[in-house]
Amino acid sequence: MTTAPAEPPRWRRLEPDARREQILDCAVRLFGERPYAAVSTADIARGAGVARGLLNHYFGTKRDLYLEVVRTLVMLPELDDAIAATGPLRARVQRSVEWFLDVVSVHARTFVAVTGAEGVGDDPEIERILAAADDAAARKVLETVGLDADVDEHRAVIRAYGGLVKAAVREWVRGQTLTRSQVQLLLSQALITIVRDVLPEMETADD
Amino acid sequence: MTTAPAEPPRWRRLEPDARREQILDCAVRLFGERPYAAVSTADIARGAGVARGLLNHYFGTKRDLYLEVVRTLVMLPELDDAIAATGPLRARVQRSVEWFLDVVSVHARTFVAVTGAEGVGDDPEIERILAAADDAAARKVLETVGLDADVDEHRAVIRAYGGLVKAAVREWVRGQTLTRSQVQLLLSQALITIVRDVLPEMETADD
DNA sequence: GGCGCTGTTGGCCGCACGCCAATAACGGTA
DNA sequence: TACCGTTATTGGCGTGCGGCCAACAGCGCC
Repeated sequence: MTTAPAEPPRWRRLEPDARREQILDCAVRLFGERPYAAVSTADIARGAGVARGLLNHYFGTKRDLYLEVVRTLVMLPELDDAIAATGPLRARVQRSVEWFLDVVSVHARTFVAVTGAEGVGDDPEIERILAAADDAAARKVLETVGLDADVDEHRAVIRAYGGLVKAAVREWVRGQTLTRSQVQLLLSQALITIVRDVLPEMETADD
Repeated sequence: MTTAPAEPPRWRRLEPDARREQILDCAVRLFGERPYAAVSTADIARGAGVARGLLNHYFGTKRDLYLEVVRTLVMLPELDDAIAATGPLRARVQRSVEWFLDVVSVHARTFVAVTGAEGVGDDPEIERILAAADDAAARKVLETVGLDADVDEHRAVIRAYGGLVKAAVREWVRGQTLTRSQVQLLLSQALITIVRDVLPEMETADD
């Protein structure tokens, strides 16, 4: 008997990890360009070329997938050791700010999207993720300027400084209202002031 | 003929403005305590004691109502004239920071909710509203410290400073990781540095 | 070449939202 | 006081999205 013309399989079977990452990549792209509500799970599934139900299988709910995306996006590369704490304060600060702006300028759009405020309604889960990322960044900054990263109040101040960093980068990347070197100036001066004039006074300012 | 026992009306008819505000109040409350997606129009309608369809009648879509809420929340009371630009820089700065923290501490939770980052996905509409509010705040700050509020780059720097302010307030209100006086110290020092060391150098740092 | 494991599909179900015609509260008028 | 027009308000319908699950099929193994 003649064998029927071999039809190629309608879809390929992938390793769970591979499929998972494929979906995640597509989700990162879409959530990066549109707000949460404007991205449907159908969009993501279509973009990844899979059935909608598969998203639930791998990530649970749409929100869970979203959280995974945020986790992925807030990762910053390791601080280069060349920036290590050597030389006078001003030089160290300027080098690390410069390094940071280099890093950011690569993922500029994505970075701005992640740190952007969507508005009212603080989601505790998202909050936690961003807070963790901010805290990690704060530790790096404190190490760079040669301070103990285990003092809670110091990290809190530097996390607040992170708010300045994000807002300044937004002005630079988004609106072109500040140039890179103006941002550099602002962030350096602010950090120097914090290290020299604010952190030493922390215990004095009641507790 | 005997009149039937007068039944009280099943609902009262209100002036459009009154009804509108009533719904808006309820929406502000709910959006303040839960993220956007976790608040259904049914919740808001039930909270306000009206039919769900009335929300659409007054505000259009759920998103439109949400935008109205954001607009409402980002309004800051007028800067008290008593803070006007008198006395040395340090004193003016400290007074205005103090005034600001007083104002914020009243609506603390709401303020934090509004300025909170929901995460990925920048909504251009929301972005615009928050940007406008930030810019207005920047103008007030510049006036308080006695500078021209019409210099674009200066306002951009102060808007970035606003990022520091919000983050610092979050540390104070949310996590109790900083005390009010520590926040006061941080914000005052930072603003003084900006006014003294950053703004004058803005044109120098290329353009 | 059959057989089982499991990655993948497709469709069902419930829910939330936008829309619209019908309804009823309230002020004015005779 | 009884009626009437205006319009604020309701209630239900249609649509689209997201979670779930049972059946299906790609792929490795005996």
